[in-house]
Amino acid sequence: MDTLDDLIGRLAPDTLLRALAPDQLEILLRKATRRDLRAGETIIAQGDETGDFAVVVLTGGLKISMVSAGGREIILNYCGPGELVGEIAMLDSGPRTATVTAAVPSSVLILPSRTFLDAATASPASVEGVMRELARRVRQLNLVIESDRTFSMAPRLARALVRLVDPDSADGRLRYHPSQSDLGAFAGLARENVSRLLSEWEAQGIVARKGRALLVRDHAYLQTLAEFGDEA
Amino acid sequence: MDTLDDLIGRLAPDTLLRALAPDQLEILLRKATRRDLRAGETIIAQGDETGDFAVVVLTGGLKISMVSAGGREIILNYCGPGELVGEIAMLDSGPRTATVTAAVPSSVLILPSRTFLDAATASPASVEGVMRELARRVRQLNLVIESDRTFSMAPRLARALVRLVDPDSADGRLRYHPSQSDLGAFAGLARENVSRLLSEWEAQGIVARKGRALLVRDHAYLQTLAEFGDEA
DNA sequence: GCGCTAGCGTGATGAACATCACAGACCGCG
DNA sequence: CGCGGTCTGTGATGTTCATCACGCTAGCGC
Repeated sequence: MDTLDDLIGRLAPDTLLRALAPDQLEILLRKATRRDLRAGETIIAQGDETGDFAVVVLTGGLKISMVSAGGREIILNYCGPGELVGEIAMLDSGPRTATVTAAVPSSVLILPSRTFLDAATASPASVEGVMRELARRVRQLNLVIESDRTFSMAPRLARALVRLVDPDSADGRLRYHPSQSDLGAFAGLARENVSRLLSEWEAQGIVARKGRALLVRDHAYLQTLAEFGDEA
Repeated sequence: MDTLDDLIGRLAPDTLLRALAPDQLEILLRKATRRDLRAGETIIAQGDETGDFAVVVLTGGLKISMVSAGGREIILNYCGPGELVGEIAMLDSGPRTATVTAAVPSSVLILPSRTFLDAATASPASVEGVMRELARRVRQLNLVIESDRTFSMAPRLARALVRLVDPDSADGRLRYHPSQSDLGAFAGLARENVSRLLSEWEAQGIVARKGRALLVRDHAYLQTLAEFGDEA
């Protein structure tokens, strides 16, 4: 079980779990049950009524997506080791609004909602931590809405790429290898335009290609594009 | 102080305050200080670093807006009596990301963050209530993002109107009387197109005009448009 | 009354982007 | 090796919407 201690050591920075006191976190994680997923396997399906658990990624990566009214797939996020997924339905016990599938072979922990709530309410520090973290999420989403409204294609794709770079990799490798269609569904634009933009950026040395894989060369450029749009 | 009891009686349904136990709520509200605002007066400014209080609307209405990277105004929400505003920065003690001004002459209560947190952490029921309410907010925002991405003008304007109708009014009056420019900033489209759409809808009997004021005649139509888009 | 301003209606133009169509390129698998 | 699938590049076309440009109206102060 030393993967568990590993996990606690490098929990993702922006996750709800970080808000819990360390001792409670450890108890919580030891109570959870482990599960392995094949690539493409679904663990949460949009529309499920019984959303009484959340999922912690141990290894691999999950894709969170939903199908829009028009029938198009929208990818909301990719989650890697140390991140918590499905906590919204767990907290408000509503139906699942998105589907979660394994992007690559993965192993996860299943956290029943009661277990999580017990840990979260155990001390005032944990309570305030969880509330703070939830508030941060709301803040983040507000920014996304604002940028979605006003940004054009390029900044949106830039934001998608920035969210996908592997922070541990020096040469700007991505954490996953999405197809251009996936990138489009993630950034909210058509597959053809992903292709056109990437070619352009490759010519300018902003991204590079190594076989299938995409490398982000000029992270700073993409970052400012993602943050301020192309009018800045 | 009977306005206070009034307020407690008809708190807005989707507000964080609802999550608190009634006795704590009353204590909390009695500790808050009251303030009156003239129309157009600003109570919270985007960029303020000391976001250590939230605001409860007693009478009137507040407009929550921000300025986008391109310099355009974006109206995020209108809040009426019984609603809580500014709770995000209060909870995560980050900077203010939006500006709050009085849309009409209003009176509000100022809730210091410490006061709110004490009430929220007082009992496990309150804690779970607040978490549930925050989670609901996140869920709501995810839906907004999804629809913003895929919806065209008409559904977006429909959603704006649905959010503005006065639930207490039988004839579909709005809670405020926004100009077409404001409606555009709220729904994310150009003023001219607001004009065109409203004319079209008026011809179809979906909305009506009484002087300046707008009346929503076919609420159900707008509702389904807002929810499923124009492909349904 | 007269001007003055904020808000409205509506056509013409253009930019941004989705969609369509098709031609390679790559890759596993028999 | 060849063959079918999925992924990719790139032009042509069309839609959707913002933008520009203007004239109109309705208050409102004087």
